[in-house]
This record gives sequence, structure tokens and C-alpha cells, in this order.
Amino acid sequence: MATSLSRLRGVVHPAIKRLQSLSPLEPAAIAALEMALGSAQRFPARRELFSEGRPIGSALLVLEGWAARVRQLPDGRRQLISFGLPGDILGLYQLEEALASTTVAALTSVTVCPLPDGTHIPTLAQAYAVSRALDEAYLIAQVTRIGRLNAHERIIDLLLEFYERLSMSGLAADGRYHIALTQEAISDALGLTSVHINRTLQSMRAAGELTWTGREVVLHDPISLASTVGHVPARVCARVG
Amino acid sequence: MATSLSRLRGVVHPAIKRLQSLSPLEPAAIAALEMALGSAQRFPARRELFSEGRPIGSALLVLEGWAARVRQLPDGRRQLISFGLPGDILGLYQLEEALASTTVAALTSVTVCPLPDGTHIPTLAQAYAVSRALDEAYLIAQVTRIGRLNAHERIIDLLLEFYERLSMSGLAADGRYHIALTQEAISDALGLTSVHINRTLQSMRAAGELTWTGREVVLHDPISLASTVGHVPARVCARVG
DNA sequence: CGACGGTTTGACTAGGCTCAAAGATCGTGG
DNA sequence: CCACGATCTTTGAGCCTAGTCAAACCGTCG
Repeated sequence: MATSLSRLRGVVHPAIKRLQSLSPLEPAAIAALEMALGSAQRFPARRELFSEGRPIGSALLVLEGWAARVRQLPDGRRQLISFGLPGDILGLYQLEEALASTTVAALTSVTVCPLPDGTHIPTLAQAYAVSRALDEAYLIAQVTRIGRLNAHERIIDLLLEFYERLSMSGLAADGRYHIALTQEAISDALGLTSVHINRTLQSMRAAGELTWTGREVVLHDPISLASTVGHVPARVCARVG
Repeated sequence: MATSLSRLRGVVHPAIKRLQSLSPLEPAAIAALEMALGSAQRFPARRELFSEGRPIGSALLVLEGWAARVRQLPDGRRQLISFGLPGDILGLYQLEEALASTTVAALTSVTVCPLPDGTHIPTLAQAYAVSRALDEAYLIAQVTRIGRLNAHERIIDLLLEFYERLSMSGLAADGRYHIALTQEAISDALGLTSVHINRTLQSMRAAGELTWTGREVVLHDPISLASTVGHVPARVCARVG
């Protein structure tokens, strides 16, 4: 049943929770999403969900796992452009015959489902619009991060962004969350080397700023971290917090 | 008269030419644009067209001059996120109550006009959609540029992007165009210092890669430059070159 | 147990930054 | 028409953040 899927163990599915937090959803929207949850599809890590330059099929809603838009240079250098976390939408364009401007790859095992059509469900359409606006805000944050912050600031800023985003879907709380990335992936996102990420993380641990064991991150004081690096949460709409 | 404005000296206005190159425009689209040209408004250099966090009024079409999305850090560091050249659209969002996610500032004296409503003019709406998709592609290019290219590559890649974009509006040809940026602005865009931009430009001149006198840039061999830095022009739609 | 992916460490290098000041260029007003 | 100020470009010397290359370590999974 749809209800059992979206409220597994009595909890709203993180993806639905995120969209709900972007714009309060009407019952028809919830129903459409719950229906979509039924046709989930799984991609193993490293698999491509979209390929650069190829036509985009239908948009996807991320249910579980982390994906990323990736650009690969001819000589092997790799840049992660942006991330797709649970509740994020991949490949959402209103352009006919759109081509994917970047490859989207699964960083972990990723489950997705087709994005329900929002054209006749106003609150759902609104949630998609907000989601899209946030995507752009994250992209802008990424430019500023790699353009003007040093290694220490870049890492903190990115970890704070993850914290805020995962909080929307209920996957983070109290500065704590599960991070699906290797140090290598972080370095590819931040325009640094994994060696430098490693050393910088060590100094951050030594400074008591965070704990990072296995895949579990704890930011000891998100608020003070945010103020030291001048991090400001994305804000795109007067109605959304 | 509208016609005399859009075809000054027998030439189609660069802004219209750009939109036309994104999607062939029907007569009603041209007429709407020519009408809008009549209510042009001028902003002097450094003036803000939109302010971060403030509600966005109506979208603007750039007619002349260069604008840029800017993010300023508390300590004075500055990052240019993206550029608005003639024919580009600023502040185009389908979100109600959208807030500007970055300040947009005039880099030179800039003339704009309100963007004509495209909802009942399909080809115009299509041009806007393509323009928006290109905006995103340029943002992605910017991330890759500052994340993974060295100073030399960053400059070439950016100058090539300007060349391609200005070519669409007829403002560049044969590798030659008028660049409205100071070395300082370039450094703010590329995440480098103006001193380093200056030195790198000198080495590029010495290598015969370009000429840059006053505000006139000549890329001596755009094709070979593109191949040396692995630059690929943005491509967002199967129908658009 | 070995292979694999990820993390950590060391020694050395280099690309780009900082600070500071001197030249160019250009628009403007007297 | 020239002088002035403001803005931009250029140069120099020294430093530092982050990169490179290489190897060891570690956990885990088949």
C-alpha cells in the first residue's frame, strides 16, 4: 500500500518530507508521490543516471543515497558540480529536447523514482519550483566556495550545507548526519586534493570542530562554525525558511 | 519607431539577435521585443540591478553593457558568479515571491528593458527557456573552471566563453571582441588575484595566444586554444547549435 | 588470506598570494 | 587644452597554501 511505503515505520519518507518542507503539499500531491514510491529503481554506486550531452528522459526523485553531477576533463581531472540527496530532483527541465549539461552519477547505491507530474497539482508544482530555485542557490554557493574560500572554510561550508539539506528531510539533527562521501569525492567537489582534505580534516578534528568516524559526521557547533566561515543558508522564497 | 530601434543602422539589435539565435522568433515575438526596446533604462557602472535577499521585480533583458551576479564575503572577498551580456536575461524565475539569490551589479554602464511577457508567444517562451538552460550551463562551466583549471586555463576558458556568447549577438567575430572587464573583475570571477591575472596574461601575450589592447581582445586561434584547455561550448538543446 | 578501496603519513615542489609602489590611461573640469 | 584625480595595469621580492609522488596502514569482504 502507498501509505505503508511513505510512512515506513510510522515515519514519512525523507523525500516526501523534504518536498513538504518546501511547500505544504495537498493530499493529491502526497498521493501522487506515494504512488511514485512504488516504482522505485536502484542504481549501484558509480552508475550514471544521466549522461552529458544525451537527451534527458523524465526527471527523477532521489529516494535514498547520494548522487552528483560530475564533469570529467580529458586528462582525468574530475569536478563534482552539485549533489543530489534524498528528496532532491534530478533532470528537471522545462525545455523540450533538453540535453543533459552534465553527467549525473551515483556516489553510493541510489534509489530513485520517476518524478510525478506536477502540472495539475499546484502545491506539487510549487515544491518543484522551490526545489529548482534551491538547486541554483546551491550552485552559486559552490562557485563562491571554490572561488573564494580556503581549504578549511570550503570543508566547513560544504558540511554545513549538507547539514541544512539533510535536516529538511529529517536525515540530520543536532549537527549529526550520515555522510556518503569519501575524502576523494570531497576533494573532487572542493577543487582540492584528497591529501589536502585529509590533512585539513585532521586539523579540524584536533581543533574540536567536528567528529568524523566511519561515515558519521558530527559538527560540534554548527552555529559558531557558520559564523566563522561566513556561511549563510540558502534562501530563495519569502515563504520558505 | 520600433523598427528603427531594433534595426539601428539597418542592423538587428544584438539582444534580439541573440534571442533569435536561441529559437527562431515569430513576428509577434519580434514586435514584443521591439516594443520593449522603447522603455530602456540605464544603470551606471557599479549600480545594483537586484539585491541579494530582496524580492525580485520583473525580469530584465540586457541591451547594452555587462552585468554580473556577485557575492561579497563579510571580509571583502568578492566572487563574480556569472555574467549578463547583451541579450541575456536577468532575474528570470517562475517562482512566486522569489528572492534574489545574489546581487546583480552593473560592471559597466548597462542598459536594460523589462522582459516582454512570453506566455502567449510560444517562440519567445522557448527562447527564454533556452536562455535559462544556458545560464545553468554557464554556471556549471564556472564551477569546473575555478575548481579544476589552473590560472592559464581558466583565463582562456573564460575568454572563449565570452567569444561564443558575444558571437550569438553579433558582437564578436574572428576571435575579436570588446571586453568590458578590468583585470580586477576577471580575478574576482576566476578566484585568483589581479596580480596573478596580470602576470598570466603577459605570458599568454608572449606566447602569441592573444592580443589585448585597451578593451579589445583578439584570440588568435580560438579553435586551438579550445583544444589545449579542453574547452567545450555549452550545448543545451538538440535544436540549438 | 589476499585484494581492494579508502585513509594516513612524509618529503619536497610549485603555483599563486601578499604587500607595496611605480607607471599608464582616461574622463572631467577649470 | 591641459592638469588633476581616479582607476587600471605593471613590476618586484618573499612567502605560504596546496599539490605531487610515493608508500604504508587499515578495514572489510569474498
